[in-house]
Order: sequence, then C-alpha cells, then structure tokens
Amino acid sequence: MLEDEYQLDYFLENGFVRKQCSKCGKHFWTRDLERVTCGDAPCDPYSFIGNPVFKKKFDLAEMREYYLNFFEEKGHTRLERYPVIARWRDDIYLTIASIADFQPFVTSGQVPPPANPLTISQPCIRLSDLDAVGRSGRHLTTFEMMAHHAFNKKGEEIYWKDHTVELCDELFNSLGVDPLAVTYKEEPWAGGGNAGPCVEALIGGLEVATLVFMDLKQSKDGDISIKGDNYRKMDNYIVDTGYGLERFVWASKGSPTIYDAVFPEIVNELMDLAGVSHELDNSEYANILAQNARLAGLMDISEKANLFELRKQVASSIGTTVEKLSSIMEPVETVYAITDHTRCLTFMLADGIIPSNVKAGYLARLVLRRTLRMMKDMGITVPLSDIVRMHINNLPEYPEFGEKFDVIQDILEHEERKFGETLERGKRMIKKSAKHYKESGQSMPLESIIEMYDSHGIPPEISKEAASEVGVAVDLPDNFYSLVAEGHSKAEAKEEKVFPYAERVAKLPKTKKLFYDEPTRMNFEAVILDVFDNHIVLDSTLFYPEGGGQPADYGTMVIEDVLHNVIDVQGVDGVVVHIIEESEDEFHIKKGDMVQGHVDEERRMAHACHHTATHIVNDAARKVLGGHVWQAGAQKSVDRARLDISHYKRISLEELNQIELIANRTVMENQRVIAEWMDRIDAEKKYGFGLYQGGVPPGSTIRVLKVADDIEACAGTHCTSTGLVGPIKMLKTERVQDGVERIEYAAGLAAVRATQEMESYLSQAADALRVRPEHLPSTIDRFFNEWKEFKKENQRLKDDLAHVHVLQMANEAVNIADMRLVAKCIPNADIDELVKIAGELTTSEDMVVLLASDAGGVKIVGAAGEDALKAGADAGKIVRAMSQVVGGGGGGKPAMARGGGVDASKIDEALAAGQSLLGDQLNN
RNA sequence: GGGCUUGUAGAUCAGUUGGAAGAUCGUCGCCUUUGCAAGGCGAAGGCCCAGGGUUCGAAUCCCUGCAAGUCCA
Repeated sequence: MLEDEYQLDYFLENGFVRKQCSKCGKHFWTRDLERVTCGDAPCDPYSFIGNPVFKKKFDLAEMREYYLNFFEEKGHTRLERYPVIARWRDDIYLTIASIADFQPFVTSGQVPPPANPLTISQPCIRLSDLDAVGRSGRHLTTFEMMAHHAFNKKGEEIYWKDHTVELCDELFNSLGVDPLAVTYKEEPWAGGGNAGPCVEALIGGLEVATLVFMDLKQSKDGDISIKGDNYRKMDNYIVDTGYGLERFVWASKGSPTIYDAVFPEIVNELMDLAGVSHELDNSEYANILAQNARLAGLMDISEKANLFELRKQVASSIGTTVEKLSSIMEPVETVYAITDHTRCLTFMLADGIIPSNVKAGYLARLVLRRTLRMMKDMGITVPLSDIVRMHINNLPEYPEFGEKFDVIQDILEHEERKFGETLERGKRMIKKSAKHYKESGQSMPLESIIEMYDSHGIPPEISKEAASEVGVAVDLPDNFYSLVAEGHSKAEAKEEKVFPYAERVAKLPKTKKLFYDEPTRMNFEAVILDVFDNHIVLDSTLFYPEGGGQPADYGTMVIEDVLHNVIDVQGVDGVVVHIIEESEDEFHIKKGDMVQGHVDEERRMAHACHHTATHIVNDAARKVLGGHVWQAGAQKSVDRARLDISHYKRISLEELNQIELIANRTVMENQRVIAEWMDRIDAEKKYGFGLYQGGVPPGSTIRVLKVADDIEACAGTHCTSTGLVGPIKMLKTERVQDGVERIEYAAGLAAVRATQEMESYLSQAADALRVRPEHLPSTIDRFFNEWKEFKKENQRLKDDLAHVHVLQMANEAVNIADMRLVAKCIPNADIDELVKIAGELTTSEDMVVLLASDAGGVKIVGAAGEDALKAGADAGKIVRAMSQVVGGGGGGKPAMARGGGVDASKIDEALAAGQSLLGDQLNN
C-alpha cells in the first residue's frame, strides 16, 4: 500500500507527525513528538485500566446514544440495527460487521444506500476467538460495532479520508481524550473481496476504532497486489468505520476487564450463583485481573501453550505460583465467558436463529452447549432462560427481545433437555466401552474418544470423567480438536452449473416479461432476437422462467408455420431463454422471425395456485407456530408444493390441522393479491427483512407481493385473489434438518385430486376389511391383535405337533455305531417345526436327527445329541452335504444345522447321503 | 452442503463367521417378611423401523426410504 495514501491534509494541518514504531516497525501518526511506539498492543501495554481515558463513565446505552447523536449532529442519518443473523446474505450466517448490512448490493453500487452518510450501532457476532472469551479480558462473542459510513461515487463524493479522521478525532476530543494519547496506525485492510487503506485509532494501548477506506476490489487482472491477491480501483469508494461500543465503555470505566465494564450486574449475579467472590473493591484482587488483562493484551491466547505462558507471566508479576493463580482465575474466567455467551444467545435467539445441527442454527447450539458445560462446571443450576432474562432486562433498548421471551424460553428448555439426554446417552456408551477395554486389559484408545465427540457430541472431558468412573484412565492431548479435524476429509468443491451460451445471452437486451401485467393471458406474439441451437430468446414473453421455487412454464411456439414444444424456460440476468424440443426444423429458425407463443394454461395455473398457496401457508404457519417461523426454502410443482420453515419442534398433527384451517380461511376471505415494484430500501424500511423469506433478489427495485397478511419479495406468478387458489390440503410434514420442518400440501384441483386419492386408499382399505371407513381404526386394531394371538397359537400348536412327532419317531431310530439315527422326511413341515422336533429328539444324548421337508422347495435340519457329538457327529457338515444333493446349501453348528435346496425329488437321496456320511463320521 | 453413528420387549441395551431372538430394570402373579427395603419362584410382554435385493436360510450382508443423534464448512 502506498505511503501517499496516508498523507492526509488533516494530519498535516493538525500537528500530527508520521513516525515508525520502534517495536513493530509500522507507521503511525501522533501529536506526541516524544512518542516512539505505535500505541497498539503489544508495543504499548494497556494503560487505561484503572485510568479511564474519557472524562466520564458511560454504560452501553449512554455510550451508544452519545455516539449516534454525535454523528447525527454531524449530518449523518441514524439507522436502526440489522438482525445478527444475516438474512440478506447467502455467503455468511452472522452479521460480523456494520458494513455487512450493506453488502453486497449497496457496496457494489447496484443499490443506493438507505441514507448517505449514515450512522448505526450494529450488533455483531464473531465466534472465531471463542477460546479467548473470558480469559483475555477483552474478547467478546457479541459486540456492537458503532459506525459511520459514506458511500462515494466518482463525482458524487460525500466525504473521504480527511473528514473521516477529522470526525473520529473530534469524537475523541468531545469525550475528553488527551489528544497526545491518540495514535493512528497505518494498517492496510483486506477482506471479503475488497481492500483499501485503513487507519486504526488507538488510545492507551487499546484499539478503539478502525477507519477503512475501501476503494479496491479483488480482480484477476488488477494492478495492485496485496497479500498475494490482485486488486483494482473501484468506481465507488466507501468509508467503512468500526468503533467498538464495548471497548468505548471499557475505556470510559477503566475496569480490569471489558466484562466488568459492559455487564457488571450480570457478572456479579452469576459470580454469586457460582459461589465465586468477585470483589473489585479489593485492590489486590482487582490488580490480578488487571494484570492478567494487560498481559493478555500482548498475546494471542487461543493456544493452550500461550495461556500457560500468560499464567506464568502474571504469576511472577504479582509474586505467586501458577497453580494458585489458575485456581483464582479459572472460575472467574468461566463466569465471564458464561455471561458473554448468554448475551450472544440472547441476540441469536431473539433475532430468530433456531438451534440446529446445520448452518447458523449449529452456531447457536455450539454456543449454547458450551455455556451449559461451563455452567455445570461452575455449579450454576438455574435454567439458561433465567440468565437470558437478565440480559433482556439489561437491554431495554431492544424491546423486541422481551416480546420474544416466551419462545426463547421454550427453545432453551428444549435444548437443555436435549443436551442432557445426549450426555446421558454418551456417558452410558463410554462406560460400556470403557468396561470392555478394562476387561481385556487395554487402555481406552484415543480414537474412541474422538469418535464419541465427532459422532455423538460428547465433549472429551466428559468422556474422560465417565471412563474414570469405571476405572479407566484416558490421556487427552492438547491438540484434541485438531485431531478431530484431521479425521474429516476435505469437502469437495461443488461444480457450479454453467448455463450454456451465457456469454452470448448476456449481450442481449433484457426480455420484456408480460406475465406480470397479464397473468391470465396465455397467447402472445413476439420477435426472435437470437437463436442458439434450440435456445430461443424473444423480445418479450409470457413464458415464466424457472425461479423462486416455481418451475418453468411449458407450451408451444409456432415459428414459420411450424409448431415447436417449449420444454424449459430459464432466466439469465433478466434475459428469458426458451428451450424447445430438438427437431430437424430448428435449423430454419432465424433472427427476426415472428413467433406465436402459447403457454400451457393448466400447468401455469397449477403453479400459480401452489405459489400463492405457499405464501398463505407460510403466514398460517407463523400464526400457529410463532413469529420465529422463517421460510428456509420452497418448491412448487403441478400436483403439490412444499415449504421448509425454521421451527424447533416437530409439527404436531393438531398444529398441522390448525395451519390447514387458517390457510383455507384465508382462501375463503378471497383477498386481492397485490404485487408492486418498490424501491428496495423503501421496501426494507416499510416491511423489514421478512421480505426476504424466499431469498434475496438482486437489483435496486424489488417486486413486493402481498397475499393476505404475508408480504414478501417474490418474482413468481400468482393467482389474482386468494379465492382462486381453491382448497389447500396438507399432505405431510417431514423433518429435513434439526430445526427445519418441511410441510407438503396441494392447492386447487391438485388438492381435490390429493383428497380423492387419500379417500380411495381409505375406501380400498375399508372394502378389504368389509367395514365402513369410520370403523377402520378399531377394526384394524382388532385384526392386528388377533393376528398376534393367532401367531402365538400357531407357535403353540407347532410345539405340540413336534412333540407328537417326537414320541413317534424316537421308536423309528436305527442304530449306527452305538448311536441312534432318525432320518426322515416330514411332508409339508416348515423349518421351525423341523428344528423343534430335532431339538427335542436330541435331548437324548445318543441321538442324531436328519429331517427334511418339501415345503417351499426342500428344507433340511440336522441335529446331534451330546454323546453323538463326542463320537464325532457334525450336523453342520452333514447338512451341507445333504443340501448340495438337493441343489442348495446349508450349514450351522455341529449340534444343530439347517439347509435346503430346490429339488424335492432328491430328498430320499439326500437322506441316504446324510446317513452314510454320519456313518463315516462315527467310525473315524 | 459434506462426514460419522444408531433404529431389537414398556425403558436401557446384548445378539460372534448369516443358522433355535436374549440380558438387566420395570410390569403382573405366587412365596418369604409384622411392615418396609430386599430376596426367591414364575409369567406376560417382540411385524428385530419400512420396502426391495442376495441366499436353502437375514435381526445380521447390499440398496432405497423413514426416523433419530452428532461433528464440521
């Protein structure tokens, strides 16, 4: 990055000098002529602890308000925060920075910003330094990034570097910061495909703000190289600042840790619950925490070795041992982490993340389970929701949290119970396998501990604990989690489907879409703009291209008196491409030809019904299940549609019935379906991000569709009023992921057909049992019970029959070498009968039994009594040999074997062969 | 989106190379006991998740589906 980028007039005119840090070598700007270090840790240790840098103390609400108000007075428009779950992004799950609110469409210049310049305090969640939270004294999973942004275009500059630094500097001045204590360090920034110069504002060793001047974007042919990637200048350039709200509050209070500054009441309450005495008034204790935070500021403690190093340094600086220090620090750190994590959960759940085993939901569960584990370690037994309640009470600025508390509580209880069950199950498994290893005199292999974690979610510490209860010791290596990661094969890069002819299509003008204005018209005329094999582009069309879960229209096109079937329609950047069935005539189609198009009306109407029904069902589901319900996907077809929604429990039959009733009521209200093209920003302001349930459409204007109470951005074709949807019939629910339920339903004629189909199953079943459908449940119940009775009865009869056979057959035995043999065919007997007879006969110890039956081919059973076994009889071998005779196979144990074959005519031959083989066995 | 694990009695789980479906707890009956805890004897209770396939034969092997658990991006 060029040095020139940082030669700001503001610095030069306000007594700043550019220096190079004597420790890290980076350049920085300061008013302090004596200063030799850049002001950032580790070059400068924290000096603000116990020595606040502002003239007064602020809490979160006061600080946030001060900041936003300051920038409002400087001509910025204040914006409401965005959710912590990045609904409008498909590349990240969580909102990780204020600028994320405006990516990708505002930052790329496609969509104008909601205000310019603007200021916002955006709650953000970053889980990348999870291990450091609580320990470092400064890391948080959840923080608010206060920011002012200006979006500049060539010729339309709001403000750029000078004014940005000036505003920052003024803010510090107004807060009473000593001007000599502020440094601005040069630190080129790159991330998320963009880059630019950047200065970090540092006070007392703490980085309190980052001022990014984003004016580069990643590009293969770019002429500027940063960290190995090529970038080039953008037409627009953006002021992207980030001021850490929590750090400001910390700096204003100078408390030993950021946690004691941000949520002191909750920290204290949890310390009490954990039985940890946390007296910051005690100067000795406060000094330990302060010293820990100061030194932690100098290093990255996410690695265990570094944590130990930190302990060593802190211990020596206050004159104690590492063990003693650890015993003081660990409980305190854990409580800090619990306080932080529960605040994170508060934001996550209140903003509608449903804990799950995939996607953002997994992140929520990760935090949740970590928290529960730590609470258990600390002996905190209150429900998680009690702690979340504390946070909600502590954040009155977010009244929406309180409104959602009931659902949050329900989710938390559900999750706590689930985790408890998982741990119980896991402990049983561990104990079982530990016992196994103990008995065989082995130690517990690490692989099984890894498997317990990877496949069953049992934390290694819990595995170790459970194993030691059985008396098996387990060594846990420091790099346990990286060993887990090693076991995972790298995910394959998925192949992106590339549309053929995409480049040529891109050069064509956007197709005029007639189906929005005239949803009921099915015939049209148009002109061919271009043809690629069987792909046809028109100037205008009534054909709906696949999109938004709605499949493409089919139909026909008459070109030069030849009829072509349209078998697919795709949209490529606003250009509609019609794909016709391949035929020999297609070679005659050329640019400029007139086309008479006809859309398959039945297919279109079925799609429209299902699409409108989807909006109705979505709304009904929210009304029945709760406001946390969020569309996670949808697909329509001619005969059914499905809607995936976020929900933390299985949908019960009662709930599904309720949804069905409400949906059909909405239909009968016969409300007009209203679609209007709106400015994206206006639409977002008016309706919120609920608009994007079905996905985020690109562009500065979006089509807002109102179906009864449901308002969404939607580009599909719809019925003109809800009444035209016809009946909506729920078909089934399915759990596609933990936390995501799929509802399947049919609408319109498809619903009638689906109902008819169900009824026909019902009447067929009823006919088969010769009862009326309403008697089916009781009749089936009776039949099933009777069937079980008969089965048992059958078993008893076979036993009796076998017994009768046994009495007869014992007399028929022939003597072979001191043993007795019964070799006989019992016609029609099934294999179980043969087994029973043979089993009973061989209770006589000198008996060998060879039985056959012609039921279903040939069945053979052989058995030998104790003495016969000792004498060398092996029923397994005999039966195998006999089975080969009848064209099959068999085997078993010497005492009991079975086999069979297909050729019933050779049964006698097989019995004879068996007898002779037995003779051989006994004589040897 | 990818990976791994699991569906057997009311509950928790065994079930070997494919060859007679089991244990423990719980339930019920009887016995022992002043009573309780406990003990003894016995019994009931299984579409071995569903559907295909391989095989003479499948709880067991293969495929598909359904249900559930879990790790990661």
